[in-house]
Amino acid sequence: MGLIVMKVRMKEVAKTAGVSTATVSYVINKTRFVSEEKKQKVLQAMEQLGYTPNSAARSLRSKKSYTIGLIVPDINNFFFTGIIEGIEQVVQSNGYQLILSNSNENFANEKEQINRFNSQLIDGLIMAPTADDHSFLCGTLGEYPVVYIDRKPNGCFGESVLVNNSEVVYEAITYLIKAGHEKIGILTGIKDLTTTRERLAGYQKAFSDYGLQLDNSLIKTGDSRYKSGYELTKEVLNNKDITALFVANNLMTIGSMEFLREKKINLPGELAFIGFDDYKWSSIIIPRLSVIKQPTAEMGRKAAEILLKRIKEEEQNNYSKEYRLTAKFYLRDSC
Amino acid sequence: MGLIVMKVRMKEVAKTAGVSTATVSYVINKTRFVSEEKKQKVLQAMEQLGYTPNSAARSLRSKKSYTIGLIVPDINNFFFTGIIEGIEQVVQSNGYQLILSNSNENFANEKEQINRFNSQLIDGLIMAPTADDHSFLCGTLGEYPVVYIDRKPNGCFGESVLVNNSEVVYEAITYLIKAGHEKIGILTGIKDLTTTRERLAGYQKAFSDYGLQLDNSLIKTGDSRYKSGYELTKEVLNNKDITALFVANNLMTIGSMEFLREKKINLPGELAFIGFDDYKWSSIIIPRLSVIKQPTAEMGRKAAEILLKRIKEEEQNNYSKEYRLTAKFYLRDSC
DNA sequence: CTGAAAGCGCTTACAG
DNA sequence: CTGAAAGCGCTTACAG
Repeated sequence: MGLIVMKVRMKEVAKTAGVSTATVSYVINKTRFVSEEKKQKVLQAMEQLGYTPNSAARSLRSKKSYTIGLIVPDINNFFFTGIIEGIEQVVQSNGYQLILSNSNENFANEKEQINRFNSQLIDGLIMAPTADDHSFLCGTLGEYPVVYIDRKPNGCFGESVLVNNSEVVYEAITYLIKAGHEKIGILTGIKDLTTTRERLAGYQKAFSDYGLQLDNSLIKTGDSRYKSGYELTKEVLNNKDITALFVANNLMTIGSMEFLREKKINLPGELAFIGFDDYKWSSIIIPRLSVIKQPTAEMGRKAAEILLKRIKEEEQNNYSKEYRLTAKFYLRDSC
Repeated sequence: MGLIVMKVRMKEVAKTAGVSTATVSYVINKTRFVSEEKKQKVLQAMEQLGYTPNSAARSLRSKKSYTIGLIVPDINNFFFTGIIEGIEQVVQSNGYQLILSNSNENFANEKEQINRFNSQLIDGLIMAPTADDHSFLCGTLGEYPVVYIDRKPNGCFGESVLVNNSEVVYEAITYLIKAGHEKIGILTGIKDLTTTRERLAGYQKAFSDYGLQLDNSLIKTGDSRYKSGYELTKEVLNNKDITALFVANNLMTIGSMEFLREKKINLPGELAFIGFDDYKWSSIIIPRLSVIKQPTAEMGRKAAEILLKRIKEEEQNNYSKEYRLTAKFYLRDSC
């Protein structure tokens, strides 16, 4: 206390152990054979002096930071925290650090953060890109590998970990159609996201496959936030005599439910309802919500594994590849 | 594409601009006066060459990483993501990066992460410590400032951003008592957390102030997870004829509600209920939940501001100070 | 007002 | 099997 302790350097460790700094480094990194005797001396000296390597020096010299960047559009969205949990697990157990950034679904924030990352700060990047044009990334790419998660960027290649959006929505809508519904409203998230396009495609395909007429006025596009779920539900219910509603985004699902609750609309009696993404609360509301559930932690793990593999192999980041994990339709009591 | 682009270094920028690297550095960091003419030349050269500084080199030399560490016990808990959002805002707008780590409420994980941080990786740390003995930190402290959030560590000093736990719980319990309840169950989180102790103290003080007999069998200690909320609710309801229940932790609130829903227990008719922490879903369940709401984003912002101030002032981290923000009791329909 | 140069603490080719 | 030493790319005291 009060005493300012000088940080111990590798030089001191080497001196105490009676070896060169090279040997200390090789012991720490296990990058060259070191005799058992010297190894023990080094380990003991490190222990005794309380040595911790300086990561800035290591990064500068080795050109590796053992840090990966992550950009998500909304840290308060439980879908993304599920993903983060999965990423964290893999990153941690491989000795990497995770730098988190929240783009807030804003392209300018996202670009700014990428610029900050472009300074040998990270060895690789995982991101869920905003809906804007990302072709600018193609140029920057190659500095470090990038893996996209949840959504693909518009205008650029790379590996991505996605979900079978179109198929699972097709399944849910088909369920509604088979239950006799023909007027089925759909509330989507942000217009230009690949997730939005794919989920909408699943909806449209179900209509077409079952010979039903598509009514574009039953398709409402929101901004992926709570409030637009509320507003669009009001809109679609006021103007249309739909018998079923599908909400293709999680926060909008909550907003939508808020409106339905306020108006005391009985589910599934007056309206069959299917939401998106699952959290523990979806089983404590009445009725228990039928939802499409994505394997969030698994998505995160997969993305992190791919990225670390890329980093280790030092492959060129010049091809596209999609990994599609399986989202599932959970039939509960709201439809 | 295919072409591997050599990273541009400060040396090239200096050469292009016709100045020394020192001048380039001073322009970038605004740490010394540079004539307008040279400044423009430098900025233009940087732009032209697409220069981004190497952060490892900068960190090594300046002994600042412009990075702060954050350790939370559960990334999937919306209370902590609210905090993270606040921290993120402040950190971003001050040009710092945020390294996130999930301790998973596990002391060993936490210690391991702190060790990784102890390598000149971070300039400061914000953490919500686990319930274990943290006196080991006192020794390490001084390397970088630490701000605790939500909870105080057991056995060590420092600044902390907390909430008026005891007072706000006192207010909620008092409300129940005034409404005529005398048998009020309480479900708490992990035993040795300061939050648990303080919330329990508020409960006990209300009983004592209103001359009610404390029944320790109505106090159940959980592990802050969903499942223990479910189990303890079952336990307390099976053995006791309580008329009101207070759950002092957010995930346990959901677990508790799950049990109540299963048993079709009518709120507030058969049981008055108050939960902890608020999220959008608490207003879509029936009845709308009465809860204690913490100012999560504000807590995060406050902690980040304190930490950055500390980092800039290079003060010694050798005093304790508590900031208590105000949590509020939201009376809705469940009690 | 600006530059030459030392040096932060590592890793790693080179040499033996 | 191991060491001496160069050098990663910056920042910053020193000097003028």
